[in-house]
Amino acid sequence: MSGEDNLLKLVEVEEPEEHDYLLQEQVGFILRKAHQRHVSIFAAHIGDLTPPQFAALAKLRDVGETSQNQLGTLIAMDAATVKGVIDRLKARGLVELSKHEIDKRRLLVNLTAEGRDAIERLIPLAREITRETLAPLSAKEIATFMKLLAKLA
Amino acid sequence: MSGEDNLLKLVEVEEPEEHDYLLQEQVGFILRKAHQRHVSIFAAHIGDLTPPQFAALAKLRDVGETSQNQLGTLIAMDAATVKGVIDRLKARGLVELSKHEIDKRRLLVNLTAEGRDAIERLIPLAREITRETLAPLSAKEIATFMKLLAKLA
DNA sequence: GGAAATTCATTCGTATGCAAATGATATCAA
DNA sequence: TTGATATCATTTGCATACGAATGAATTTCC
Repeated sequence: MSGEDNLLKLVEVEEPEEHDYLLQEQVGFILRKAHQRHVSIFAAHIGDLTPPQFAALAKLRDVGETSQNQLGTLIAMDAATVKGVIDRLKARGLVELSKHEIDKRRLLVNLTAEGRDAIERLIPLAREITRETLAPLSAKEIATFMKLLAKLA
Repeated sequence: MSGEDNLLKLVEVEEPEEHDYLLQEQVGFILRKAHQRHVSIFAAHIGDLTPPQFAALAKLRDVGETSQNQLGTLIAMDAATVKGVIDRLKARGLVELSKHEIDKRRLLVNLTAEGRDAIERLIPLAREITRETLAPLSAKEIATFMKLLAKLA
């Protein structure tokens, strides 16, 4: 029997190993791919603005003038990231910056007229981006998915 | 009546506008936040490796030696991105590179002994990362969510 | 009132992520 | 066989993303 055992062992060593951890089944990996797909769909519809830049404009439309930091909180960006986004929007004339009269630490951000025009014009495209991103799901699946996704975010 | 109409109009102008497009309800925005949360959980458990770096090691464990490009396809990274990831793993001695004997375009990537030790050591932590990322959901919700997320990715 | 803690913004360094251009090699097809 | 195509890898440029450090201004609290 020991001869057979050795033979089996030799064969097994050459076999591919069993892996019970599969990268492609992990939430993090699939979440990253789903996000990538969304960004790609976004870029196909809105080529001259990134999703973070769009988020900044859309949120400014909602809340009006706010501090750069507060805006970052609202759109889930840390201070370093939001600064870059706002800098680029400012360079394109879509937002304007001013100093807070009372609290001298704060940098106020607001839409320019051009920025307001831009975001109003882009919102219909953004609706289509959302629709296309969710296109693989039925209406009922969308409702379920959004509820669960919100719990994870 | 025209007097009343004017009064109403004046009041309405001062009211905050109704916005039927809400950024915080859009898939793309929540997807980005969910991904951010996952990366944060990942970093709390595995501080010295990023999710993409981990993905490269985990996939190399699965498939063994492959070309850099093929690896990129397997872990959803474009050629430019995967190069940077592999360069950093190589600099840390976790992967080794060699030239394909027949096809001289290809750069083969493989785990080093150290890289194999590292990924085996990290996989239990990765299981915990997955568990913690999905912690807000029940077992049944996890099954539903993963099925729907996979459809979107 | 004043020291300590907090908040806001900036800067630096590192790491994805992707489009576009380039060069080397391989494959396909006339 | 050779000319057109396609593939693999690299490089450059731009845009997030975030930790950590810094400085200025404000708030807290004793």
